[in-house]
Amino acid sequence: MSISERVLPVLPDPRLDLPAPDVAAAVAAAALLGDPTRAGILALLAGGPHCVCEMAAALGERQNNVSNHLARLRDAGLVRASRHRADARWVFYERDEAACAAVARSLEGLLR
Amino acid sequence: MSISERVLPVLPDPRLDLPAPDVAAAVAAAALLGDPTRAGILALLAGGPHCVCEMAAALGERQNNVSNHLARLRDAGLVRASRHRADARWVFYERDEAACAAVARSLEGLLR
DNA sequence: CCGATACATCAGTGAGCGTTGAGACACTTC
DNA sequence: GAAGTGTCTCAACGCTCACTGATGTATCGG
Repeated sequence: MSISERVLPVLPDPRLDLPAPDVAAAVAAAALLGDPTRAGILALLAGGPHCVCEMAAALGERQNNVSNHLARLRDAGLVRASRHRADARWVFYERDEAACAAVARSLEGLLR
Repeated sequence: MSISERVLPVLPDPRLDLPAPDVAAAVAAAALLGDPTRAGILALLAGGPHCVCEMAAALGERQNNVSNHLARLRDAGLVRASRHRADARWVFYERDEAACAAVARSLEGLLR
């Protein structure tokens, strides 16, 4: 349960000049996923496109709230919106798989 | 730029009975990584064990603040602590690679 | 044109969380 | 023992952010 002595100095000599790692991108990505509603949206969209009212019903959230979070995900480029051809009142969302993969790589870079 | 019509119904028929996806674990993990200090700690520990004062200096944060975030990471099982043998005042932290891998898989499950 | 529907936007509010400061704890050295 | 060092804990403050309610936009049906 203790850290191997091979990687620790015999006497402590703290290095106070370590460079600060750049984690801004990963933190922004994690903050996006750190909300239940946004994570639920992405999970739902993994199964294909959905309109706003479907996601709101599935998540038990109000439409305007879901719409707010969709705007956040849109600004981050994780989802795309397009109106239905037959009835353009309905806005369907789908994931941008390339952007999601980039986010996954960014987060994996923190934990790898 | 529009969603393929093949996956959309000709007429909108919203499914209001979709099950809510279970994202609790992934959300908790993402919330942990969504803080710059905690993410910086994990990034620093990717290079091997470090004591608290080293990480505080590298991140430009105070020791008690870093200690607070380390407690969060400890409670989540992502890091382990052990005291230095020669001088037990120094507490060195290292990552629990198995737990980090589990978190990575959990997050990847959201984006895959 | 008018009402209804689906969604978007925005100011205001409240709760959660990160930071701070003070103090306590553990350990070493003299 | 006392003083010094590294770390930990915790109440209190402050600020960010998610939720709410109201309103606005776009579209369809009659």
